[in-house]
Amino acid sequence: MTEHSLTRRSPSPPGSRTREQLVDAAERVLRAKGLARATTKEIAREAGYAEGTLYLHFADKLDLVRAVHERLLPGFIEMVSHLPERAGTGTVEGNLTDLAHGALGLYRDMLPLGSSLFADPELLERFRVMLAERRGGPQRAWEPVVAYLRAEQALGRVDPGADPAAAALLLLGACQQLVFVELMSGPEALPFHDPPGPAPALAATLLAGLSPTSTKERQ
Amino acid sequence: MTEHSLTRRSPSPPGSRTREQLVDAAERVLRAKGLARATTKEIAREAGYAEGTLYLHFADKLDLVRAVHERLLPGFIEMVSHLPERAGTGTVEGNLTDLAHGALGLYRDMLPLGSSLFADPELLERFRVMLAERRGGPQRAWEPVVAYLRAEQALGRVDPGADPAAAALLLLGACQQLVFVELMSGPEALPFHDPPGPAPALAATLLAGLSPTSTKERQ
Amino acid sequence: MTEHSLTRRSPSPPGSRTREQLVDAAERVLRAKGLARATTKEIAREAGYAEGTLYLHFADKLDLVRAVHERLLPGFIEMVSHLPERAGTGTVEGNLTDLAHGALGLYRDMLPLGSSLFADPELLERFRVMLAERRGGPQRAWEPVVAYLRAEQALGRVDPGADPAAAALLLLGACQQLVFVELMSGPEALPFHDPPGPAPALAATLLAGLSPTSTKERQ
Amino acid sequence: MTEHSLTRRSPSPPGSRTREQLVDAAERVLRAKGLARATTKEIAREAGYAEGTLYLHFADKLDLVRAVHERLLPGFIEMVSHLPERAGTGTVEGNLTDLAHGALGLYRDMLPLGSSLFADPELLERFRVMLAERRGGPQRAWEPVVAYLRAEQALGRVDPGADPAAAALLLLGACQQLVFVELMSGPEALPFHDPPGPAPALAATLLAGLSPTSTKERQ
DNA sequence: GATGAATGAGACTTCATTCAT
DNA sequence: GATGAATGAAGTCTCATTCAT
Repeated sequence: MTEHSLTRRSPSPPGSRTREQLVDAAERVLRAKGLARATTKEIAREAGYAEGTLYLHFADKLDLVRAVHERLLPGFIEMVSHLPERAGTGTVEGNLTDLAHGALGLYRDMLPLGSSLFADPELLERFRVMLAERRGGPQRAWEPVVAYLRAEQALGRVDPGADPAAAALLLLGACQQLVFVELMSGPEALPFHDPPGPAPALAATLLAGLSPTSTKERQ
Repeated sequence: MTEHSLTRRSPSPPGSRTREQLVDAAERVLRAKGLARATTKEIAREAGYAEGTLYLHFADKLDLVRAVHERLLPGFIEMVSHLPERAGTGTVEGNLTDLAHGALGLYRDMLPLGSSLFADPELLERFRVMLAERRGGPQRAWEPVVAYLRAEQALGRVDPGADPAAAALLLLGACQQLVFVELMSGPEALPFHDPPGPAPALAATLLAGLSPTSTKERQ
Repeated sequence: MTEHSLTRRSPSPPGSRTREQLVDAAERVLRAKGLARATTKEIAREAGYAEGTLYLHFADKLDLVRAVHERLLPGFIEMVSHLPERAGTGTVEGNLTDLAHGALGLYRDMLPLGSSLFADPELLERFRVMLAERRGGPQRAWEPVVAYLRAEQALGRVDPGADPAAAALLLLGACQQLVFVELMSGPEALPFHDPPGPAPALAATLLAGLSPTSTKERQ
Repeated sequence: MTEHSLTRRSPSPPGSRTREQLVDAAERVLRAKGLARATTKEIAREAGYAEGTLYLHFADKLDLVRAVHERLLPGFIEMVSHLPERAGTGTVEGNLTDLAHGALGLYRDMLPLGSSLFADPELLERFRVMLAERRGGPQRAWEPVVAYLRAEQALGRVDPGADPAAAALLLLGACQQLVFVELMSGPEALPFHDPPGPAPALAATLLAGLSPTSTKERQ
């Protein structure tokens, strides 16, 4: 006759085997059908479990969807986590090109899922709560980039007067928007779909800036 | 050129008064409740019509939602349409700051609606078809920016070796991502929320670039 | 975008034709299957409507069940409403016998439905709210009986020292309990199932009392 | 007499410790949540056992519920069992007042549970079968009352012409109905909620009867 | 054009019951 | 005896869509 806690919790600890299979299946179905057309019945079938099993491990459907999004966060941060160590190695342009390349791949993978959050305010709210509890959000991806740029500034390979946060935002934002438009309009509608792709151009442009200078070298 | 395409068409010409009221109402409900929770019943009530009226003007619910998204496109392009005329006036930095400022406002307004497209593949597909017919998509926003930068190159206020497309993508992408993260994590989680906002820093950083140069002037 | 009232209301006014058919059907199904086994699907089928129609006229299943119970109240009160007019006519014993007879019939009809209320606290609570709004409950059935006895007291046909409320409760309560046990154990387990039924014995016993008296006449 | 009936039997003998704990828990949950909202999961949790354990001791959920109702019967009969011994002691009115008092308490305790039987015809049927096997039903409560009244008749303290069965039904029925209405409408809606409560008025009225008599003494 | 009651497929969720451990 | 994850049938309710008025 005792009452439960007020905050709804997933009834299953994160490590459960079945739970992971359900999240896997949910992610596959969400990618294939979209949030609006992903049903609990299909997710359960995809996972090889009965529909009721879903509710042994998640409070409701949104809780499962949230768990899918929760799993995406580490990948986001991991991509850039090793960037600071590369300060001083290779060339700055090469490093930023690699970064842009990685970001493009990541956004292609995550943007369709991530954007669906905006279709349901309650889902978005639950996601926000989870972010707040984990102190980790998309903005966390910027930090290693900023750290890298600061290190290069200390090494003299990046202008000490530059704003690393703005630079990180410019480069990663360009990648995200490119993918966003690519997903909306089809890849053929975009510039930079020639072999090297957009990454080198973005890195080069960010490095050189737009101001006219007699002394700066262009390739 | 009489079009008789196979794709289902709205049963009502775009100019109808009732139709516009329905699209208005749909936009309000979509913003308030999100795609997943916007019902035809509520849209009709918000518009002051009966539920059945909706189907006199639109083939189905997705057709109405698509009409909402269709109406967003002009605003997207309008913001940047006058930018090329400003070439040679004011300062390049001021013009790009203004652009970033406008882009931030626009993305704040449109990203929640636009992102919902990814929640439903069929809606996204219909949107793509509409884009293809109108030859206008989000990427069209870049063109005036590119035109402006080319004009400034011709005037000598932007480096002739710079890549205008990459520059446009960097600036607009930064704005979009900033808003994206703002919506996801709350504005307090972001850098640049001090009075001038992010626009000046983005413009300045894009102009100056990151390469260390003895001759370049910093503010 | 306006919010609704906090108290859930039936979405349909009480006079609707469809609504009445649904309440009729619900009562039939509740009587046949019991509250625990009455499904919305069967009620809708019994009424000749689709399942969804039910929710055009009632907030939810309990709202419909409550409407069934609501309709039972008038019958309860009507049975005894003409009793006071009979004061001074016939014999007191005859009038009380008729009352007991009517009460037995009414309880046989209503007790199975009425008792189900106790199976679901939320249904009971909604029923209580409805009673409070209508200022009429089962106890209202006593009032005409009390009024009748008072009138007979004024006429000298009932002892002026008797307690009319207690007498009403004794007679009606005996009828209710008789039906209650009859429903639980089967009618054969009861006394008084010989031709005249229990009504005469109850009326006579109530009138005569239990105290031994030399002067009182017994039949 | 080894019974091997066709009716499904509980797989556990009545004396088991675990079994008693489960019935205890079931009774608590049934009282708190009502038959419609009492789940096997909650009953098991309340008892401190796993859900599956329940099926080691009971054929199914209804069997457990029936066991709860079965346990209520002794209390019913016990209350009145010592009444016949009181014949000739105290006053008849005092004895009947005590009886009414006890009945009120008992009905308050049992009516919510007992009434739920009507919500499920199958449960009611199983209960009836159990009653038939035990030859004990609610009507068994009348027998000691009748025996008591007969004894008082033999002692000359109750009119030899009175109908003991009808009298028992009147008194116990009044108590049951009072509680029934009390549970439905709230206690404040009732008469007799002044300090002595309804018991004395019921006993006095039953004793004195309603007929006007010059010789009978009233208090 | 407008209405809104009716539809009915299908969504999410619950829960009594089973069974391998 | 006890467990509790898994089951899956069945429940309630929603909502895009239709159509007679």
